[in-house]
Amino acid sequence: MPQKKYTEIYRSLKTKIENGEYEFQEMLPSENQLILTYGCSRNTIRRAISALVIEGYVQTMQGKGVRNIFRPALQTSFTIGGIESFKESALRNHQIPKTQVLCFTEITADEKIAGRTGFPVDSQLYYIQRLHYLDGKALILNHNYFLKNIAVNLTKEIAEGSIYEYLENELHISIVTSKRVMTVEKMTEIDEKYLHLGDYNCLAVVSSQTFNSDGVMFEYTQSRHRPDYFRFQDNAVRRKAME
Amino acid sequence: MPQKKYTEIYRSLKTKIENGEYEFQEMLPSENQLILTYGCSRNTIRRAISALVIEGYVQTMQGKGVRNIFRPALQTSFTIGGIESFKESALRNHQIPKTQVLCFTEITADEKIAGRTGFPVDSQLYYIQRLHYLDGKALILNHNYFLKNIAVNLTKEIAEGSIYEYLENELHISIVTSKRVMTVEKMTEIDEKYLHLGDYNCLAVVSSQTFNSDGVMFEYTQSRHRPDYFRFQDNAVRRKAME
DNA sequence: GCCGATTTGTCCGTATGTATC
DNA sequence: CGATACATACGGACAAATCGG
Repeated sequence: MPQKKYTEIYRSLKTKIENGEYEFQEMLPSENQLILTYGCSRNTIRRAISALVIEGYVQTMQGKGVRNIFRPALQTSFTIGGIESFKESALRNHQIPKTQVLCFTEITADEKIAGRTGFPVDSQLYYIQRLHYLDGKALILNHNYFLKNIAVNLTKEIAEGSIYEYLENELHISIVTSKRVMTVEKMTEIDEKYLHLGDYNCLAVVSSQTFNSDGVMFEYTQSRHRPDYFRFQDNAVRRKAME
Repeated sequence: MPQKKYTEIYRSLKTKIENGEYEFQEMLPSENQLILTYGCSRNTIRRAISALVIEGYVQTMQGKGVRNIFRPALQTSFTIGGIESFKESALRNHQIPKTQVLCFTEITADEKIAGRTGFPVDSQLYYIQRLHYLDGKALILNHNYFLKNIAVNLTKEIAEGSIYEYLENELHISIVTSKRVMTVEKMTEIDEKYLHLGDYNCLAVVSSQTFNSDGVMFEYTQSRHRPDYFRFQDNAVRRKAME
């Protein structure tokens, strides 16, 4: 199966930028030149470039051109706008991941849980507590809630590996959208027990709701991060046009 | 000057969704129907819809359609991927903003400052400390660094209002890209003095580098947020195609 | 299980507008 | 002013996924 054309071009330009084939602040070839280089239409080029804009690699300017603003030091740490499992992001950063399952139970959502997670009352759920290690350090404490009738036959053994791999490869569930909220919260007894917080008395919390391709929210997860290792990156673009 | 067509359609659909004209999980009209409704080409419709996808309002599925996944409770709080001044975001959330300038000086970047901010050594900078209030509560302590030769003639009076308004409307600097990093840090004496942190001993820190249309990084800002009022939202989309 | 209709996804070519040099 | 560059918009073609008969 052939790659999508705009993905190929996107990747080609991306690696060129990462390999320093364009200087910081240097202009990329114009759209018309890229059309000749890649043998495609202007729309396809523009689509590849706009993906690079979103990732903070380049900057476009009407009448001028497209400028490389990639800085290796900044870009390495974290993805934006993408969904990534713990295992995936660990491997990408060349770190050794380990996961310990603290608790694996089945519960029914009461009003309190429903209000916090967004599941309807009386939903049948798996509730899993997991501790994630990176290079031997306990960094993230995860509270996962999965809809039982979608994430069927989840087991403790699966949870010790990658739940996402199981959902995608075994159950063929495609994960489509995820809404995340980041906050800072005071530590609880459980946090203190498993994460070594040192002097800190609070931690970074990422709560997320995940939807499958049928539009059903099937996962709610709260990730509690050791603050000294938490780092989240984002590239913003000012859009006069949109607002 | 007329609005851009895809912006009009985007806004029209957005307000319809926010006003509940489509149920949660309901399908929007198909692209072909929207073409008739708005009298435009398919590309234009698709562009408006993809903006809604990015904001987590809808979900598209090949062969099926476009589904409304907007939840009022979640969406209200914060923007993603956009650049917004403190004043703008306060007004959007119907809150009364106030800004107090704690310190307004001119400095030259030594190695320490250069390393932290990303400016070259010996850059001539404005350094400004500002305290932002919302509804009378001190919530954010900002450390701003601006390149003097770009943000020319900045004054304490301007800093008490909106620096961004001055840059855009008076100096006609267009702000294009901004790279942000979120972390959690221990509080300092200054934080403790001006923000009422209660039991918390740390806060949410957003560091950002801002670029103008010439590709020059002219601003570095560190925003230190009171943790109990900090909330950052993000909508992620899993893209098999892109990676 | 197959076929056709519908719907979104990809790609192309062209024309016009607008900003920069 | 003209040439170049990106931005917007149109229309058409085909692919891929979904759904109903």
